[in-house]
Amino acid sequence: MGAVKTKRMPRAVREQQMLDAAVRTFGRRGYMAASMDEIAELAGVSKPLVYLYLNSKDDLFTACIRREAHALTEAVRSGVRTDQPADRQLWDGLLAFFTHTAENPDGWSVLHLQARIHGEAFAAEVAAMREEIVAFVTQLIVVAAREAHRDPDLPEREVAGLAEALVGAAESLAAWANATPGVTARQAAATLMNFAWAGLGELMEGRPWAPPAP
Amino acid sequence: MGAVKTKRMPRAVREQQMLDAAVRTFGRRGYMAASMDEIAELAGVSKPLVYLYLNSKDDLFTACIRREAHALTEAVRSGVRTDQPADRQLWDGLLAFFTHTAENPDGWSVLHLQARIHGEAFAAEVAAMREEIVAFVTQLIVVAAREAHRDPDLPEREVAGLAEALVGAAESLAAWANATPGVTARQAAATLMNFAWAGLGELMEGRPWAPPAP
Amino acid sequence: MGAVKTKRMPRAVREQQMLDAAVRTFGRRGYMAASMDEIAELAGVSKPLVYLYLNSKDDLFTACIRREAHALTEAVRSGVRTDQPADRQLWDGLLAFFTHTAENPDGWSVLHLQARIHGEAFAAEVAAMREEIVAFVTQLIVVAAREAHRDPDLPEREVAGLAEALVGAAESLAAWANATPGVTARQAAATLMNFAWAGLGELMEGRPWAPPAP
Amino acid sequence: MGAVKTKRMPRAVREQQMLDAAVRTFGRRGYMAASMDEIAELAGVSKPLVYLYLNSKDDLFTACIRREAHALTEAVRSGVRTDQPADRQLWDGLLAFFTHTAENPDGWSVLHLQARIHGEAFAAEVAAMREEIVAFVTQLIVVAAREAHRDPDLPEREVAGLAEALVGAAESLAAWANATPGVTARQAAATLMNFAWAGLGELMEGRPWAPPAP
DNA sequence: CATGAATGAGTTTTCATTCAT
DNA sequence: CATGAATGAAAACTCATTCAT
Repeated sequence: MGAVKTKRMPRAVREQQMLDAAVRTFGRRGYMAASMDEIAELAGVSKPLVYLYLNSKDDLFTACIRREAHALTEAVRSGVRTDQPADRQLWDGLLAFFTHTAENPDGWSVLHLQARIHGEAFAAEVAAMREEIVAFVTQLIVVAAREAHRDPDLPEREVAGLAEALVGAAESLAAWANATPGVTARQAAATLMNFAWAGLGELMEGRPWAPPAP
Repeated sequence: MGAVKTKRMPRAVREQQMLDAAVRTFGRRGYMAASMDEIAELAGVSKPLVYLYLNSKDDLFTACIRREAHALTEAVRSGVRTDQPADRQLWDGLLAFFTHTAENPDGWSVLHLQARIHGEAFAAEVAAMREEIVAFVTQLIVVAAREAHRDPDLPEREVAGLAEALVGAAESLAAWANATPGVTARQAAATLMNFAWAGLGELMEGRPWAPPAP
Repeated sequence: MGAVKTKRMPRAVREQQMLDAAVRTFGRRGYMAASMDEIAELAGVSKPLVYLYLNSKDDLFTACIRREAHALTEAVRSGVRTDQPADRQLWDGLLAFFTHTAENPDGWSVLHLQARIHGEAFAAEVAAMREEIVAFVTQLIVVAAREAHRDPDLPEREVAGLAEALVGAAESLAAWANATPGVTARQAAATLMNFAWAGLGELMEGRPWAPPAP
Repeated sequence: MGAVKTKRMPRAVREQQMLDAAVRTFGRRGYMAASMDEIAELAGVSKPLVYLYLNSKDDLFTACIRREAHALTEAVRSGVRTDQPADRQLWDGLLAFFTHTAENPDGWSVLHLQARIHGEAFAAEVAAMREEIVAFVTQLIVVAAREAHRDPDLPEREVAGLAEALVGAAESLAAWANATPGVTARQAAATLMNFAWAGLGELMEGRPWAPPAP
């Protein structure tokens, strides 16, 4: 006689189900093409409940970005041990990064593709996370320079550019690895490590490539 | 004093105006959020005329992608002289690339961000252009290895990964340079050149960075 | 005294209201000239609700055709008793037909005029109903021939043509009766019955077919 | 050096070309679905010229109706000789009618299907033609009654109904004959003549009306 | 006369969002 | 809490119609 339908679940659990559904939908369809109807159905709840808990499509998207950004930084952070030498830290961080993005392609799509193209507000959320990672890499570069017994005389903007390039390369490689069958997180990390570390190494030793006169 | 509404223009001119408006709108709002109304208004024409000339939102977007992709590859191509050594070619190409993307941020947004996430058809248009560039870079790496008197014995996937990382880093740096006031195309190119060339140089000399045992 | 906006009705009721409005609008304006706006307003609901329940203009039109076709065949079917002689069956059928079309002029317009000229799919829906009626009439003609102790040696195409003419005459008379004030369903049925059963020739000779007492 | 393009044709000729194109387009697509673009292109002229000569879509449609109605009545009129007996006149008229509608299916579609469902004004144009034909048939019935030495004591409305039924049957049979391969105008006329003149009753008794030798 | 250029007004359709129960 | 009922606002797209040349 009793319908088996509604398992009364605590709010926190329901919210996670909704976010799971939202991340998946936003990641695959894109922000605009994702409909609240689809998200609610995928989450197994009614639409008004989504609004009750998450308030609006914007807020829901923001919540997705925050959760996924937190999960990604947490994955990288917990993959790195700060008592290690700089190259080992970079390697561990890259490995954790590529592993996490490979395991959460929808979340990565939300962060890398969707969030950046739908208004300043969303982009800012991601930018915050990105800056955290760039700061981490920047510091690694400085430490590496010190470890190489070099004066940290690299100009600040130069270091920032290098970190930016490294993170950008990582992001592109993550997309490439996700899309290319047979490329593992480990291989992607090794490729980038080769590219980056050896290049930086040259720099550290004082032989930067010199651009020709304009 | 200035004519507010310039009327009765030849079709070719109007089409370019429409494409200008469309690139700007698509680049800033994204494909889905861009409305044909807004594009038409920005172009200074009525919606029906946009449809008469460009046929549909899809076709309009495709036309934007084609025009911008052509302009970008043309800019890079005409900036490079193939009778130069590999490092010079890469430098010239990067400079042309960063210069063009800095001068056409909306076009770059269309190619880099928007076109990739709205259906296979659009992504394919961009992928064709990107592959052209990746192939160019890949070949440069091989030539550089030869110029360095090294056997071109780098495994193919390794080279592909390196080229991908380089192009990805360039793409990210372009966005960074566009978003960071005071960073010139020349500086972005120099940063990446340092990063890439020195790193590859190390590789060429046979001392790649070795990942630790898992 | 009358509620102007009756709200929150169960779906089944609302759907019938929408179909009522749609039949009326399609019947009077035609399929293409009928706008979903007008239908929604006439039904007293918003357009999105019409789409939520009926899906599209096509589907809405199909639903109208089905409902009206079903209602008409049901009216004729329940007006005829198959244990009666052929002439009585024809009379009863015609009476039911003219009565129903007189009471539902818009539905009749949808079936007779609109549905036939807007694509194979719609026409097929009506053709199915029409063929059912033509088959019924065809069979009546054959039975009548047998009852008159005649060999049923009329060639098949001849009978098909006769049935077609009879049904066509009925359809036209229905429109005529609807458009001519003072013509009752009974009169229309009697006219056609005379025409069909006795023939003009018989009429001339003074032996018209006489309808049974009501 | 001179373009062969524009043959200066007299206005009357151009107008007929436009009407030809319009009848064909209206007949096949329907009034609303027919676009002025398509008509102009089919006529081989520019759209503004259509407006210059025919003024508007409404007026163009009205002109089509008038031309086709005139052609049809003229065909019937010239097929009948009023010095013949009534049955011969009816036969000749039916034959002319079925022949003309078979040879001008688009025109017949305009009159029979399209004009009736797009507003009172158009329907009235057709109604005028139809009444002319109904009047002709009505008179034939009266004459036939007289020829049969019967008092013309049929009530007026009865006669009107009979004529209406006869015309309606003819219209339906025309559509049926157009849609059924292998049915000739002559066969359609014979079927209706049998039906109308002899009646089903007569048929049953074995004395069908016989068409005169061609 | 003839036409390429141009548009106002409307069409179907979708979606985020809100109540009443 | 949970949900079926309901909508305002806007999107893509079309078409009859008009000028300037």
